[in-house]
Amino acid sequence: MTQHPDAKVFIVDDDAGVREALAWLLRTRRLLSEGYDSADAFLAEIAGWKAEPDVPCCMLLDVRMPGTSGLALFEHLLTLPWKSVMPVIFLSGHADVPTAVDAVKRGAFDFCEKPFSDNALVDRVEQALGLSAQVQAERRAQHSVQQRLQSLTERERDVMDLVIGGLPNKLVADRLNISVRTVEVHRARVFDKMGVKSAVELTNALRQAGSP
Amino acid sequence: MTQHPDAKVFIVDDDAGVREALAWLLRTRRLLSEGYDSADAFLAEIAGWKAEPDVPCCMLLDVRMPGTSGLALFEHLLTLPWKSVMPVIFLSGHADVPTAVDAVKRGAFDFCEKPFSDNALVDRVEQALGLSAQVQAERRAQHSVQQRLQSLTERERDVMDLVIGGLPNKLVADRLNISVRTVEVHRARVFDKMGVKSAVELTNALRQAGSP
DNA sequence: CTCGACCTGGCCGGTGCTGCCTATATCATC
DNA sequence: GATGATATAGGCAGCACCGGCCAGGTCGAG
Repeated sequence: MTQHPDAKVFIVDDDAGVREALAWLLRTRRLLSEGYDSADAFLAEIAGWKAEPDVPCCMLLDVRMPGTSGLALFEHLLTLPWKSVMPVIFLSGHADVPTAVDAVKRGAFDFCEKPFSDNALVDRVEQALGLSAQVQAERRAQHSVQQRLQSLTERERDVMDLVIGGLPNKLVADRLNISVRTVEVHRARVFDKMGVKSAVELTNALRQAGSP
Repeated sequence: MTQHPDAKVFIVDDDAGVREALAWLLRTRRLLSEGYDSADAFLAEIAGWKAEPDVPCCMLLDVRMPGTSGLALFEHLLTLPWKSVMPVIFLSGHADVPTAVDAVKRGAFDFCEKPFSDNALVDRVEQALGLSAQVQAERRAQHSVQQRLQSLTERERDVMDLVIGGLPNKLVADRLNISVRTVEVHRARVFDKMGVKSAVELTNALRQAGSP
């Protein structure tokens, strides 16, 4: 049984038999799936999405398909901001080494050759879903910090950038050619908006939100 | 011309002809190389090293060799603390997709099939050397911070841990059941030994040294 | 034109941090 | 037993920081 009850697996393959076999296989592990007969069909689907997926998900993607190839679809996914939320497992009947190596180097989660072991494949799917869940958790944590950051005014951000560099208010004031008192005002607003009480807490909050 | 004049490429291949051809190719780009006719020969070489490499380096590694295979050597390298200083480019005449995919997923820099384009290979070598140089720079930066950390006494570390958590001296004192004055003493020593002037600088120094 | 958002900055009292002095106690080492 | 490292802690002067109070300025939206 999976640890991700609401997870979803997207199957993109032009062969209906393959899609059904994979869907059946995933159902035996209580995994939801959705089939698409082409890369474009999947692209049409995500075009309708208003936000990035909020449940763990991954993709089983055939390399060779009529029309847009699996590799091309993968390339397109890489341009999306939530690319790492959707790990891609390539499926291929007769791939060459350079293609597979290139896909993995670009971040594909795995590259499986047909015929593959059912158990091994579903294990990989569940690992991919685990990674997806982890990435989503990180993105959610980053989201609140990101929103707080966007609520800062331009000047407040200027001050914050220098403060998290470790400069005392005096030097921040010199650097921005304003008075210490004004720096203190901005600094206090930044702490307030970011929900912290000290410069150290601020740097910690920014660090764990992926700014480095 | 490479940007890494002292870089070194380690060639591990049982075929003397291949080693010479690669060495010649690298010389045309002014790259130093060293050949080994087996994985064990290379292992014997690094067994004599007193420290990790201090110049950018990478490895061109044949997958199939008599005795210890290239893959096994790669596995062994992964156990070394400086593994990422030595990017590995696999060379293979007739590899299967799973082998190549697995190698890349485990962190191999590339996996090239023979016959390969000379230019493409040397380009990859130079990219690998660039990565190696970058990793070495990071490790050197971490090294000084690590040494400074080790110069701290136990108590100083206790105080530091709480200070970088953003606690004011008062609360640190409460947490450790000592007086504020003593916390201030330890705190000052920590700043001095770590070469910083404020808690923010300290957290920044620790962050960029890979402690997260 | 008024209103709100934003940037600016002076004053003042309170709190926190720093540096420099001093001192005691422990513990290991020579 | 002397020496040095370490942890403990008080006093004091000085600087840094905080927050509340005030007030002036610009600029765009209504």
